[in-house]
Amino acid sequence: MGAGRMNVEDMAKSYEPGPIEDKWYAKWIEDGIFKADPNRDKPPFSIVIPPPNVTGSLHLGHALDNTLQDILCRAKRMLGFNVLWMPGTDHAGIATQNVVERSLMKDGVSRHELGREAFVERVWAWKEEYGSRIIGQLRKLGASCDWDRERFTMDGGLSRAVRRVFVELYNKDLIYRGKYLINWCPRCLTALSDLEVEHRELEGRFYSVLYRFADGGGGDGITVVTTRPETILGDTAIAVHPRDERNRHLAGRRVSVPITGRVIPVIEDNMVDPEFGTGAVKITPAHDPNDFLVGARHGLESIQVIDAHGVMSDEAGTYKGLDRFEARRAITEELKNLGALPAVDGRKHSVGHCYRCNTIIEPYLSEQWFVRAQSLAKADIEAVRAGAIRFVPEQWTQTYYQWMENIRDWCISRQLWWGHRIPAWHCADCGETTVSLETPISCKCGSANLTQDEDVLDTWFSSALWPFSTMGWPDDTDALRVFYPTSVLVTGFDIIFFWVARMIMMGLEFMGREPFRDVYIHALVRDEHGQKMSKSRGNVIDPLVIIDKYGADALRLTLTALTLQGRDIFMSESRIETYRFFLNKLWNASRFALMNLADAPGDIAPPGGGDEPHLRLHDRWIIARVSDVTSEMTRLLEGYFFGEAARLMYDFVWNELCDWYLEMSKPALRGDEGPCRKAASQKVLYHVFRDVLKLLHPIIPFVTEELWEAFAYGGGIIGRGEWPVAKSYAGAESAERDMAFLRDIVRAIRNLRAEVKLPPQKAAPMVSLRLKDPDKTAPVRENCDMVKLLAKVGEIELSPLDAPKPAKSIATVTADWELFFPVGGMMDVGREIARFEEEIKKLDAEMKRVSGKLANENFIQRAPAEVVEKERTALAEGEARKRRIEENLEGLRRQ
RNA sequence: GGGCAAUUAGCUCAGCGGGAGAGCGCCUCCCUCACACGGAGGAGGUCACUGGUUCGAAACCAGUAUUGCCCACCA
Repeated sequence: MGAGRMNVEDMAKSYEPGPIEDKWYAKWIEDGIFKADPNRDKPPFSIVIPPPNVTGSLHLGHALDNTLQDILCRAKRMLGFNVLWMPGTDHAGIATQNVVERSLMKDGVSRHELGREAFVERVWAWKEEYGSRIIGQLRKLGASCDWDRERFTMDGGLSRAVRRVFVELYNKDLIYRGKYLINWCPRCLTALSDLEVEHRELEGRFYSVLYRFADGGGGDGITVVTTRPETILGDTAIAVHPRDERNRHLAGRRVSVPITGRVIPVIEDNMVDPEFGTGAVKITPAHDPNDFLVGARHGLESIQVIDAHGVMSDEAGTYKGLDRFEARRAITEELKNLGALPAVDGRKHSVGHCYRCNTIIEPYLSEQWFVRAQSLAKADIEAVRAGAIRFVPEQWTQTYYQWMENIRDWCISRQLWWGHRIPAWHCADCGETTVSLETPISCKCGSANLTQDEDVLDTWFSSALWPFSTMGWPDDTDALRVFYPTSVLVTGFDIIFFWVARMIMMGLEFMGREPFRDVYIHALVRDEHGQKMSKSRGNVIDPLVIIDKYGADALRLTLTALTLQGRDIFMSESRIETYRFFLNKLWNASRFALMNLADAPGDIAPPGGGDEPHLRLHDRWIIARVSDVTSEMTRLLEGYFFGEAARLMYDFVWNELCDWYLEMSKPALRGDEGPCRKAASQKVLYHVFRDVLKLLHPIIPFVTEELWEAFAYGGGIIGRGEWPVAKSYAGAESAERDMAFLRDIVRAIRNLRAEVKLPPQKAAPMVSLRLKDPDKTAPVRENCDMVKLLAKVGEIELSPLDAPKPAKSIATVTADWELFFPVGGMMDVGREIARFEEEIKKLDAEMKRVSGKLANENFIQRAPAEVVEKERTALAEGEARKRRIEENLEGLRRQ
């Protein structure tokens, strides 16, 4: 009896993921199959997870990203690799601080009332309570991370790495501090890097402002154009281009700023575009990045008229205390009254917004820390150019180069409380700054009057170290030796610059090796209309809801199947349904197999292949196909063709295994063909399912695990089982060819049957199958076999092969064979005549095309011989076919 | 301003030099003892446009148009 195999009566009629998923996940953890061991004697394969924010909740982007990583890890484990998938979370500076601040606000407390130390404690407490939520959600998805190694970007080891990197970069003069104009968020009250600013096209205004001459020379004044009239309070010059014929004569003159009356010079600078506007531009060094540079070149004064909160400062005179946008309206009004506002034009321009809170960014003059990026970027470009790092899909390489080649210094200091405090101490006595691994006791000057820099580091600074900091760096660990560089990084294109580029930067600098060989960039998950999912749009699909409803496997399979290289994924619940149905199909096909294995022995030797006795064509065919699919699947996963891999399995299982093999094996399994055929069929069934479940396991681990157990394949858990081996055999090719032929015949019969409305099952049509060319003998034996098979599966009743051609019949041609279908009075003669006439018309057109082609000498000469041959055969067959149709037509007309 | 991608059936997309494919949707028939979360059949397309390369182009090249995305110190 089917030793250990599950009784089909115990299996639900349709697949219910319910408790199955939790059960298996717990079992996998218990058995420790996700654990990596550096001492294992197997080739290493490693991935570091893109650490989700501790504040995060699993969204579809995570679900996709981690499903793909999980597929790779599970497949590699089965392929015999020593797999490390390193998990963890990111402290997410601003995001987390904002979340905790908001929760404080509910109690009516601000972080300032609480004080820095107490606030940071609150964040840690919050992290303890909620920080593992996303980890739990990743487990629900089935992520096979080595959880014992879970890290957090602010844990002890990683903080040590961060400090070490900062100090070393500082000592190499790759980190510096200075007062510059940076991107400032007036709501978060912190500096932001260029990347953290999101530019959006907004409908804005161009204000033309008249600056009257104040030097007694001739003329009225100079008109300049600005989008930000409120900044004129901080103007310290007007600039023109030195070679601008129109305006050059203005250089050296003096004008007075409207409202303030401040007298400022007209200077020359190359930065001015003589073609733009009036060719003259106002210079506000404290409030515009370009103007800041001009100011520095010309030694201009910087007057800060807007403060950190985006409110007009003391320098703004009567406007002091007004919000920057209120001030804009008020100042515009006053300019108008002064007659200094000749024109206001509407115009689109792009405005920077904070990527965390969407507040409009204010360029702000302040003291910040920077990483000198240009010198580091050279090695980063080289590493990709030399092939040490490869982007998949390749198109991202271009994006990467472009950014790296134009890289600017990275502002790494944030005026936040949550994050890695900058390891720099300022001396109150001499003003010197000491940067050090350990907290210094005294300054170089001997003073003990030291205070640590208030700022923390950009979150992405610690993320940049993730591939090696998580493995124990700066210590020399086994993990680093075995698993660094990691094999592949899987992430979305939205963080190529934020994260991928900076990991490359830090990895090369501190490890001397690239952090990963391949970078697989996947697309964004959007809603079914291609819209970005967002809470405000209300189109968010919550993966956890999906998992509850359909199971993690359905979600994983859907995301995987929709992942085409480089394309965005449009997701909707109805799409998930398609793939859920597949799981059910697999489930029921397995039930069918198990049902038919009930009386088979427990351990079944694998079928031999072509020469195995008692195998029929379809048996040999499915064995060959499993082998093909195995090598194809292996190749696809190797090349990160996830969508293709998922669809390969989907199509194979459904359209080949279920629709053809299982159907055709029914007579033998029923015992209609005797005990030998039954045993042989059971053997094939058993081994086909074994390989299919293995191949599917990386994508849909839960259901395959459950079925693996039901089949009692043994050898432990499927995740540990070996990947199937593609094994072809002599005759595999002909089995596939013959099967294709057989399928054509069956389709032809069904087609006819549907046309004459012969109800299925009620009566099988009488047909005869005859070799077109009686001299040809080669496939006869095989095809007799096939015809018997057809009869067995109830498609046809046979008339003797040598029976005379029925008087009134339809002839359908397939390869070397003709199929005769005696129609009796079963069809609508008029309709059939029309159909034949239509067909002849089509044939004529086709033959005209082909014969035209064959008459073309160029074609004959230059096209490959087999192509020409193919066309010749097509022509000959077409003619023969036409003749036959005409014959039949003749017969029909006589009726 | 620079760059990247896309444009093929009603919808979502494969195909990337030898005469158009899938899934969903639609129509017809069938609750056949694995599965109606199923089975069988069918209808439906100038492959965005214009040139070029080629014996041959949906595919390669150039340009145009439309859409989406990224980058940029567009006062």
